[in-house]
Amino acid sequence: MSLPVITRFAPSPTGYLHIGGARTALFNWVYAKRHGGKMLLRIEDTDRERSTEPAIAAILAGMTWLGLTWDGDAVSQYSRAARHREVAGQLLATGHAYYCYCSPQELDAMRAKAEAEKRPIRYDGTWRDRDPKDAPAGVAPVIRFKSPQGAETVINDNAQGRVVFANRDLDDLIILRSDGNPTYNLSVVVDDHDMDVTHIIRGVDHLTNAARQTQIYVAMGWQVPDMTHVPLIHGPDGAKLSKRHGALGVEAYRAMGYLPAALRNYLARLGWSHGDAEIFSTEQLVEWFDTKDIGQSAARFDFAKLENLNGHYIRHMADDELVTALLDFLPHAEGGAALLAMMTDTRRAQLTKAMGGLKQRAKTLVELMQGAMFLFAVRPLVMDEKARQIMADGGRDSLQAMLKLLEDSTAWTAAALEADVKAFAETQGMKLGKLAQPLRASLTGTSTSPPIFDVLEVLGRDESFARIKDQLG
RNA sequence: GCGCCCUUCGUCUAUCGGUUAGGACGACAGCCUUUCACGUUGUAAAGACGGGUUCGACUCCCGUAGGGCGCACCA
Repeated sequence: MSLPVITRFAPSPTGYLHIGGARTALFNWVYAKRHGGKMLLRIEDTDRERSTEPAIAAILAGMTWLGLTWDGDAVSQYSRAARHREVAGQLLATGHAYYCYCSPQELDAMRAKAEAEKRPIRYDGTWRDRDPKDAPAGVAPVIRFKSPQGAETVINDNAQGRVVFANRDLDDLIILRSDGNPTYNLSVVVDDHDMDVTHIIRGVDHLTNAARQTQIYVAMGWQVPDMTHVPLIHGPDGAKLSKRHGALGVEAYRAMGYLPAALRNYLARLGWSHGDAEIFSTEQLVEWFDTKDIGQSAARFDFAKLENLNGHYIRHMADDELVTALLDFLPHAEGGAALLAMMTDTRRAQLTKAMGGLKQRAKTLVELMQGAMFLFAVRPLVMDEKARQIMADGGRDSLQAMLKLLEDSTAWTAAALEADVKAFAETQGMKLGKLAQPLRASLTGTSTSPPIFDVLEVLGRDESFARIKDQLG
């Protein structure tokens, strides 16, 4: 009976897709999926000064990486300017708008005066009821919306509840600039209406706009869409997202080694909840999502939790899938290109084999990459400090003896090697860990690397031993 | 300054008048263990403040404080 659900994500291409925008896109996407509807994508590029092509590309790429697909082609809002002008004309014709001949300078003065007198900063309605015949010559007018006076404008918001604005607090906003281009609030209403958008999900920073837009819908006799205003995401320090953390584009999260699925899961839990559910698939999210379960207070972005979640997703991914994910990640990682250049079928096989041990100790793809460095290590290796220490302490013989044992061993599995070496360590009166650790560190050069036996088995013992021998001289 | 919104462990949150206020991350401690991890067990940790309403408030109302958003010929 009800209309098919149509949501939209409408970013302005003045920068990358930041984390708040990504969550808004996620919610719109999930909501559409939940109701078997569509999510449209509209690029709000009416600000010709600040909109850029690279920004559009970054937004599309970010959404694609996150797996948030949109229906149909992305719509350029600017391309619809003629229709916006048409509607402005209708508003003019029906008495819901009027020409205003105030110059920008006059408006600045008006604002400054209001501020000085500590009055609300609003347009004073100078031209609201003035006869256009009084218009000063040579001034290109703007068109202002005639905001209804008296009474109030009510927003029934799924997340924010019933929000009431006194109409006197909403002044006559400009809907068409003096150069004939439409402004945001007009364009949004016209586009959402024309695109048959049924549900608007966006940040609370648009709440006041929602009131102004509602007035335009009413003036045009159009149905006001269902609205949900999502609380904002703050940086770890509680203030707004700064450049150092939250304000990063999603591509930065990609470069930090986060998985799209983990980021989706994390983002969903910021401002939305489903009982005690913490870790859930996107399918479950789609099944559970309801705008009524969105909270009202802003959330801080917590990298520690994202990292934990990401580690969980890495650990639970199949080895071959993880290898694919890692390979896809490499081009976006610092130093990743070099590794990619060294990739061979042999190394790929080794990588897959090592994945079981590697993924247990990696929280991000960056750490996974670092853990796999031993596969790319080139001689001469740098001797680990602990190994040096053990040798200095007189443990040199033990290390060499262990090496001999490994060479002589007929055991070919990590478990068998382990058993042999364990027995050996006891005869030496040394703790196995004390021997194994420096060997591993010398081989891998990292602290997040897998156990020595995994390393030996993956590399093939001959090669490993040769490397270790180089080190022990 | 004006308008709107928000306020439960350090962080994300559950609770929809009656709970020992629950979970997760993080922290700390124990166990597991050849290292690092993983896993596992446990501990500490919260209703901003002040008034109401009510037999009973985290939950409803008012105020205070703090925070956020908006107030462009930006979106």
